[in-house]
Amino acid sequence: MSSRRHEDPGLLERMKARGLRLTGQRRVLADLLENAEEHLDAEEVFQRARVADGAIHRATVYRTLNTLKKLGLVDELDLMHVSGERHYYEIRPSTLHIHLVCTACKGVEEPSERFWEDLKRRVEHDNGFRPEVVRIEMAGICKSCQRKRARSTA
Amino acid sequence: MSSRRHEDPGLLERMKARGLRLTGQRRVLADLLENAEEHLDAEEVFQRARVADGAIHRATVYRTLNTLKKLGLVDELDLMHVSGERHYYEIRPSTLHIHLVCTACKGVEEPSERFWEDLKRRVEHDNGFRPEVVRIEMAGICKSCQRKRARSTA
DNA sequence: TGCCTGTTGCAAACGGTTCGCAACTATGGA
DNA sequence: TCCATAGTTGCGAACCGTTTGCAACAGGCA
Repeated sequence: MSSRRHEDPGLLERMKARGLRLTGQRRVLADLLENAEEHLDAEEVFQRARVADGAIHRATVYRTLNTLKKLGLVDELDLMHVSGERHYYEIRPSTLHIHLVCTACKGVEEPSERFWEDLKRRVEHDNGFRPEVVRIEMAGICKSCQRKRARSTA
Repeated sequence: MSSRRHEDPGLLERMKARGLRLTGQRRVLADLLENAEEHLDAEEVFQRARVADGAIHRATVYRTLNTLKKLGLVDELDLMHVSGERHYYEIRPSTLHIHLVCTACKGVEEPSERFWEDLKRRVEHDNGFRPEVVRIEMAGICKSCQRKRARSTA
């Protein structure tokens, strides 16, 4: 989730660059989103934020997530509803989201960017469409669950 | 949206095959979903259903959409929030959704299946992940809007 | 035809999200 | 460093799309 290079600006810097005030609450939220090791929904973001700032209000979380979403710094995802109706938030490292969601173990993989480069070229060539932001979600069976199944039916 | 072949069963047949009762309300909804020429959100589905059956209740629409979603006969999409927060419903012709959403004209294209065949092979080979259901959403600029822009800056 | 169970209409309840407002505070300039 | 100002926050009520409980109704099968 947090795969930023050493050089590129963190979420907080990007927020500042967009003219947002860096309040304590926003520092907490930016830090939390940037270091989340899994996809969080709004309520989870709120719960985690409260650990760092017991007084932070739910409305602040919603407002900030919306602000970030509007600025394109964060994306809202549903991961194909594999785990119910929840909506998840994640920082947008570039313009790319590729999620492979395993319907067996509910795990989420995020493959490399090479993938996307080819795909982009292809769409541009075949369809004349110039993609800027992409979201690819695939639900299926991951490698290790395939192995597990193979073993159990052997 | 409604790209069924002459042979494969329509939504109504698939509903029956899953053991659902074919009530008047469900016929209306199935017909409507199958023949929708654009993506509809729950409220739009309700409004259209009322044209055919003035007495149909909103709750019935929600219940039916949920039932169909659980059976995998219909999918819920957000089209990357290009047009706000609405969630759209569409019948699932197979296991595939590919949408190219133009951020300029808000148009939605759905490219061919060949696309997906290659992609699937590739993911399976490179990542060991076996995809079953796929959703690809790309936001960008469509061919005709690109032309329009080229003209206006010429 | 008649039973059985799934489905519907209705209206109230629900719950996540938003909103209005007063208090607060990050930020830039004096 | 201090101030002015405009962006943010906390609070709680309101909002609104969605769900639910229940009694009436109606498909589907014998």
